[in-house]
Amino acid sequence: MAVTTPARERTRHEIVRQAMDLFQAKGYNATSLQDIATAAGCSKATVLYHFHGKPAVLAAVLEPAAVDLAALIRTVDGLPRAVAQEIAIQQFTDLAVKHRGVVQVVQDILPVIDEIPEISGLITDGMQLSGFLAGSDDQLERDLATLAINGLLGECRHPGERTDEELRTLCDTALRRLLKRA
Amino acid sequence: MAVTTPARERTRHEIVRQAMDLFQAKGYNATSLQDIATAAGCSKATVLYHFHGKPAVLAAVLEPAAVDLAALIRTVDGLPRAVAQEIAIQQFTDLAVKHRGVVQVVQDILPVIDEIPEISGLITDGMQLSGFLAGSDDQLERDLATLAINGLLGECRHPGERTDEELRTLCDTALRRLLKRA
DNA sequence: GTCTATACGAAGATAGAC
DNA sequence: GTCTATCTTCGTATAGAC
Repeated sequence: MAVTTPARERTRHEIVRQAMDLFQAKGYNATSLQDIATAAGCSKATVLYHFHGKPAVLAAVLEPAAVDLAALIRTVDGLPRAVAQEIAIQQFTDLAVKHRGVVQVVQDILPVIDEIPEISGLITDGMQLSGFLAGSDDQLERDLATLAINGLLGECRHPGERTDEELRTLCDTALRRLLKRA
Repeated sequence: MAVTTPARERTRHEIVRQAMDLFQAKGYNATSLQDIATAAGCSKATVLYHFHGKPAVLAAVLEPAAVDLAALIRTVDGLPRAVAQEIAIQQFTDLAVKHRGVVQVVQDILPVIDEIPEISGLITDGMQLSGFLAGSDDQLERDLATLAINGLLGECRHPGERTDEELRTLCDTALRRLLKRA
């Protein structure tokens, strides 16, 4: 039952892969469907056949990260606050490293994020994550958590200039210094 | 000698003012010259008369902040490292609050920042600022300083939802927690 | 399922009248 | 200095052939 048409999935996957590279390199706004089609070795029309518009391509690019983020939220939801904060820090660091290529794409779309309903779930989860990372209802702590996430979105870039382990150290250090005062 | 043609300066100033509002609201990429012209009450051609291209409009919008940043760099350059760090933290906080509306615009153009030569000076100064804020040559500290700047770029938004004093507290707290471990 | 061809609109930018 | 009109290019999307 897991047998899907190989050709279809192959083309679709290649489009997503190339789109991710282009979104990282030039940003979402500056990347055209033609750019994606050329990189994927197919026509613009083929891209539009698989995805109904550029926002749908973006949603597909972000999907793996969105799935992991949603799982993170489900894991920590309901736990005692201090425990939730610690686990959120650890798992978000994992997520940032695992999806480092995807994460920075989000930064480019922040100003127009509300106009892309395809990814509204990701936004909702992101705001919830801020709450768990903050570890309290204090507004300053919540703002610092959001700041940490924003900062990390930018720092996940430059894939060739930083190893995964270095990125992990950076994420972990930043979150703990900003939020746990340890 | 300070008497310039009133009409010319008035139109030019209005274009910059409206462009800043639009860049903040929708982001640089999503704002067209037509949007700016309509908001400023003139035609697209008039905008192009005053500024040779959209990047030039952006440079004009960022200019006051760029001037203050350059002054900051000149102030701390040559000072002992610990002193430079402390002054950089204080003055950058001042700058972020004073230019809060402008600062967040930068975040939208990060993916394409290298393609806008009109603002190369701003970028150079920003990287220098990271060095002064870090307070050491350690790569992790430098990365944390960059992360702090990136995070603050995003947090300066939502003008109506945070007072200047709250933003000041946020900036100061974030920088000190991330960088000074106090 | 994928392609070519094409329509449509919007963007940045220019020319020339006033 | 500012306008209208126009040019060119580009991005999105559709229609219809294969």
